[in-house]
Amino acid sequence: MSLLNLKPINKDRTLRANVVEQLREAIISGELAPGTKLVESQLSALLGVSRGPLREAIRQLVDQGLIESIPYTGTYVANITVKAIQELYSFRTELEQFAFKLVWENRGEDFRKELNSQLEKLTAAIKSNNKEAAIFEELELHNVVYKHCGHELLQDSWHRLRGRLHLYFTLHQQAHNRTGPYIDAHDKYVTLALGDDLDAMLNHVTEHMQQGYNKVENLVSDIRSHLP
Amino acid sequence: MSLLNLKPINKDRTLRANVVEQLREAIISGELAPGTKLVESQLSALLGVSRGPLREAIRQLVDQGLIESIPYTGTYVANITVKAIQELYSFRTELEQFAFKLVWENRGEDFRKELNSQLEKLTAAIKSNNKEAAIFEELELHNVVYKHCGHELLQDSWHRLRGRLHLYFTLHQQAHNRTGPYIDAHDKYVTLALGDDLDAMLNHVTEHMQQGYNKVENLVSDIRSHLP
DNA sequence: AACGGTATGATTGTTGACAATCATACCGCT
DNA sequence: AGCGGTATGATTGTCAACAATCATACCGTT
Repeated sequence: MSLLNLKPINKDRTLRANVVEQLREAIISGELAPGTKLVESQLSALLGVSRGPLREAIRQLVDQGLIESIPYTGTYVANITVKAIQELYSFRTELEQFAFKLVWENRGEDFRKELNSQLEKLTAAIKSNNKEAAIFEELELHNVVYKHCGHELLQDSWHRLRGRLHLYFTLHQQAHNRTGPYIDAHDKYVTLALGDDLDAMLNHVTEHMQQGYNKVENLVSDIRSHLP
Repeated sequence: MSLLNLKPINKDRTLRANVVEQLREAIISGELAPGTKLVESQLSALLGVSRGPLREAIRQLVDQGLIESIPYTGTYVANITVKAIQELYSFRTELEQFAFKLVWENRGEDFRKELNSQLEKLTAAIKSNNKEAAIFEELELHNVVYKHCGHELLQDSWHRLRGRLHLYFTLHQQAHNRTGPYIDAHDKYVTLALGDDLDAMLNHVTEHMQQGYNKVENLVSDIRSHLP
């Protein structure tokens, strides 16, 4: 049995899990704009689900920072603020540096393969001008690093950020309708990630994040001007 | 109105919030041992609450890592593993170093006061041999740092770890029935935190965490031998 | 005895109805 | 007009009953 490469089956086929997935998708794709009020009765009808599982799903998304809830008043798609963006990027910098420190001595052939393969997918998506895919593949590229750390807590933490990050990317893309100069940046990222200089990589992470931050920095005002 | 020092009122007086609080308290105090199966009908009867809010509370505690849930099968108080402890401590090291980097240039008089006052409380609790209080005050001491960062994401992340950390401390204390040499360690911690050498502080955090880790390292086997 | 299949009981998942709470609009007063 | 108070409608919070799923024990077969 050398082909014992089976993924753990997802037994979580509860309604709640499906609702989480659907809502998450709707939010990070921009379909549900930030600040939108989520009325339980409407949503439950829309999803063909009772309010019970819906509420449980909402609780989960609140913990992921995608939804804000005020008791007896309402639940809203998380609003975007400058501070939230700053925090996300500074925090993410620390997380990713930690990830590289962890993975550095354990980078094997599979790590290298996955990273390169993911870079190709990202490049292809950008070249074909498929913006949604480009966003997804960029996040997947970074995800490779976290996945190979073998650090569940770190991975969970990253997954928590990922949703909001995805949302910011989407909103930025919708506001400017251009993908930006991603390719070169990620070429260097991967090269360094497969190289021998950890410090150089860590510095590049800081720099890489700073670039990303600069891109979405004006998101708040951009959005206000685009969707008045 | 110079005495405008009012805390934001907690409008979250829903049953769900109360249940979260109660369950969290019961778990981190060791009242509900790790691995305990939580049967919804029993719990809801015990708490005098219906299963609806209880289930929502469980969802929240699952996200905090204090409860594990397997669909259609059962929910259990999170089990303790060596890997989980390692991850918690390594992750916490990064978090706290990040916190000090953030707070360093913004340490004001209030920061210093709170830190000292909290150290006194911790010392008092240890000297009076009040073990539960000592654990709480130690966590509160570290909490001061996170609180003054003004970084919500970091604070949320810390709060997520705090519950599990509290649990580990409690179990360690119950297994060995001694508080350990906390005082000196935290004296130095506070001294450095109020000093001028950030690098020294960061190094001490690593060291401090390592000490903490060493203490709870054998928790898994300890527990197995104490509660067979 | 070991294995495969099946019935049973318990537990979780889900639902629709009911109660508590809040935001809005309206009215009267100053 | 501006302010305070009150009724109303909508929405969230909560509950108790029903359905789906799973773990266990039992039984027959090989």
